Amino acid sequence: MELQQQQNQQRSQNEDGGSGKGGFLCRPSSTRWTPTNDQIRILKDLYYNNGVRSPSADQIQRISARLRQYGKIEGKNVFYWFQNHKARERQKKRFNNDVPLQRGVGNGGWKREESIHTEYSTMASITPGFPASSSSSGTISVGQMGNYGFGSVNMEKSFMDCSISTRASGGVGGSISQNFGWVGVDPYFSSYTLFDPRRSMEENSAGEE
Amino acid sequence: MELQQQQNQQRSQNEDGGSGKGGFLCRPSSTRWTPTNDQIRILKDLYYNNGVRSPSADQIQRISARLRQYGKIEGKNVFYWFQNHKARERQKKRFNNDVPLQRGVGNGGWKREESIHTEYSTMASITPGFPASSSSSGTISVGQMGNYGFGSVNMEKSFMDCSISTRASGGVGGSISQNFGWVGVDPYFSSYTLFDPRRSMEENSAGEE
DNA sequence: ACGATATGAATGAATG
DNA sequence: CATTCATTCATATCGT
Repeated sequence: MELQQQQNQQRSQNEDGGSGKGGFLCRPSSTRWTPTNDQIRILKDLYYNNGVRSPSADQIQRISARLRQYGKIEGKNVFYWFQNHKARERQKKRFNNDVPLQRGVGNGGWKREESIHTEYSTMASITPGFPASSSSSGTISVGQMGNYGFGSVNMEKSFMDCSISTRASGGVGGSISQNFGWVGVDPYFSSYTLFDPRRSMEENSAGEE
Repeated sequence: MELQQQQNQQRSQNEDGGSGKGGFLCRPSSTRWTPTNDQIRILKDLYYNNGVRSPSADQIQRISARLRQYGKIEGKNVFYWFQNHKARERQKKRFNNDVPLQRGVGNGGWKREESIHTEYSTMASITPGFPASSSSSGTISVGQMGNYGFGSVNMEKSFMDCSISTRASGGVGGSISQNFGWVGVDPYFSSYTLFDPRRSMEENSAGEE
């Protein structure tokens, strides 16, 4: 049936080339990144063999740097690749398990591919040395978390009507001292905490019909 | 940049609601806010031209009120928009940043030519009529809270936004962004080219060769 | 050529 | 503020 990742054909990095369609500027060429086989192989290796699902910024940099050997690639490509791969995997899996169960459909028409745990074993050696599952990135500890003294925060919000908008962000660059001065006097500082959609959300839960 | 061709992705921002076809499950239609071009344009104006990065609750109210003229919108939408916009800008920069930069790399293969597609709208300044620098109505100065009893700060979310970072909208400070990767312009708006407050927007159109 | 599927890219929403 | 999830758009590719 449908081969999910059957694009085993050489696509030759599509370095612009003709791309007759959509010629706006000089050469918009291929608008989107087309991973080469090597790149895909390595990405999958990282994904399945190394358990990399959501690489961090620094990992993305390294990965893309390494993949650049096999073709043009940018950090965002790696980022999106992992995002998409994970998302689709889960999405598919969910469908597979959540189908309305309509008898007669038989298999429902869902192909059963996935699980590519087959090859990509030989290339495992190309992994230089960023395990992704080991220590690697350390916690940076952003810094000042000692709220000037009053640390323990434990009190349910009750009044958030204090609209003393000290606002400041106005003006170009005038925001440096935005919430700087009153942090000491205002217990509920933090600009948007006042807002915080997480609480004010009016979820429109229209019933199913 | 990667985008510049999908400016027409304006799928109706209506929320429908009817959902004529039933049978399956609740179909909340378009659950998420779909900004209109005007809304995005204004948001970007605030972001780039006015340096608004993290509007306070008060500002969010005004902004959303103003944007409501152009379509349905809620405060949280504005809130999220700014959060996302800022976050992605930084994130993308992080991905593409050649951190290591060891000599000898010889640039590896990163082409960095001109080809800035310098295309600016002729919309110099749209100057919304409310914010930013004018003091319009009497804004209460920060001030008397009388509450110095800091012992129970209600920061249930633990945001600790007291970042004394010297940067912010006006001064940046710290990292001199050297590359912009794919943080380029947007289909909706692109007038911050007027002046470069914090960066020299160069827009490296990822040119493949 | 066209429809279906696969997948890169983008972004709103949400969580930590 | 960083990270992640979910949706959706756009396009490349394959099947018929």
